[in-house]
Amino acid sequence: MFEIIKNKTTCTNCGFISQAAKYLTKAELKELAQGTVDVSLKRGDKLFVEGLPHSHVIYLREGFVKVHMTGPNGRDQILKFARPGAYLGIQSLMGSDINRFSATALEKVHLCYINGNTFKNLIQTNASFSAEIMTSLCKDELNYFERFVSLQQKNNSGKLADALLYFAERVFESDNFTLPLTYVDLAALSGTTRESITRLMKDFVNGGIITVDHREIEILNKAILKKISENG
Amino acid sequence: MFEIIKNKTTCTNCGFISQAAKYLTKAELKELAQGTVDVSLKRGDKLFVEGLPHSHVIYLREGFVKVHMTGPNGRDQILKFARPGAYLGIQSLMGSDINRFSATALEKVHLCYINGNTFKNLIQTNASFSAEIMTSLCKDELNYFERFVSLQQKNNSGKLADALLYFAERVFESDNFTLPLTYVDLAALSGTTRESITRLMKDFVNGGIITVDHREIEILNKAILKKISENG
DNA sequence: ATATAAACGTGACGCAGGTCACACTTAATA
DNA sequence: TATTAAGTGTGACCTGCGTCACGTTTATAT
Repeated sequence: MFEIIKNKTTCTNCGFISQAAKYLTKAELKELAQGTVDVSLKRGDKLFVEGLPHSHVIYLREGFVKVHMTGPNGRDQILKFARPGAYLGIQSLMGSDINRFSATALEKVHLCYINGNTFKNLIQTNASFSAEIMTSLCKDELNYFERFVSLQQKNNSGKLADALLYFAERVFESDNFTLPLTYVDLAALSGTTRESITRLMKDFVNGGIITVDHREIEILNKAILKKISENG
Repeated sequence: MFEIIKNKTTCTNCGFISQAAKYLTKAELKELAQGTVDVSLKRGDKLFVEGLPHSHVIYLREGFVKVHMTGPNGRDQILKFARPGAYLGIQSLMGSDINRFSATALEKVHLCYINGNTFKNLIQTNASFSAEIMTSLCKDELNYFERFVSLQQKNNSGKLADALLYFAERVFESDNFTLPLTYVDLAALSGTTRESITRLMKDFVNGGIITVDHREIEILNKAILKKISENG
């Protein structure tokens, strides 16, 4: 069932305030709090859906989220993942009248739904806040460029190696982690198919590069994985 | 030879001022003019190069520019095109210490090189200017997402059809135009190879969909081209 | 506890498209 | 107008990987 938990918020005393919001005045923080609702969702719940009109920007306080959209052939493609401290949906808010992509929780998440108009107001009045948001948008986009080109040019082994290295180095900072994704997700991330992921994972296991137990992954030979990522 | 033509600029009386710059005060426009150099380049010249430290944001006044980067396998990939009114290099300026992509003129271009610090200053002081820039960044990124997913999922015919339709509908607004790209460029845009482009173009010609004379393209059957784009 | 739906494993098949090699044509430069 | 470089056309080859089909296992819900 659908279970939305609303928490009380006051932004002014937020324990996990964003870099950008640090530039807001007390008055602006109050304004922010007025337009903000604090919510918790569980794995599989959608934060917002592609194609629908948008109303909020989401500040991710806790949890792991996939940002994705449906391609022309109907297959889903993961654009990126979001982690605590990220804002979600800014591009749609500023650049479109509807959501141009979806966001889905991959585990229990704790979110602040910020009213779109409130957010836009702050952008248009506080230049420091705005600049900080812009900086994070730009960094984000630079990552996209890399990913875009990599997915264009690498073969499936390289793409999968990239995905595994991403989780090990960027997300969990450990060679031993629990994949928060299904193989279908992994395929949607890497621009390939579930079947290819299955086969390649088996290859990696047989090659002594990783071990897999359900979703538990351990990277045994990171050097080889990096080599596969590079020339794949 | 290298022939850079510096023109005199004063921003305050610019005949092609950007939407964002309209929000600048007279004083800010003067500051902008101080940090800006007006330059003309010819086809093939690079506006800035991936990997080098950046110093400027470029405002494109006239001409057509490709924005591109080198992939992991050394092949070039076109990220997007820029047309008059666009700012180039903002992502690198705000999100990195070096240029993370290159920009190259595809025809004679007229540019304003804006000092990076000047630009950053304006971003950090004038919220309306900042918001307007952010809006264009967001729109840009949304287009990017579409392209990203399309290139992932379409076959080569679909990708080529997309490219041709892009020029006909977005750039030249005519079914009859001169491609500003080589076939190598078309391949770098579509994420395929020169040879495949050659073969597919021939297919399109044989199918009565287009005619080609050197770089002169005429679209004879746009309906079919759109169908190819959709289910390709 | 049982039903239903996701998620995963695996083999067989086929072809889209990448690679290589070389000839030819057009454009650029001195 | 000669020389070089860049761009294009085309055939032969071959393999990576998508598709289909079906069986099995693991979650999820009632």
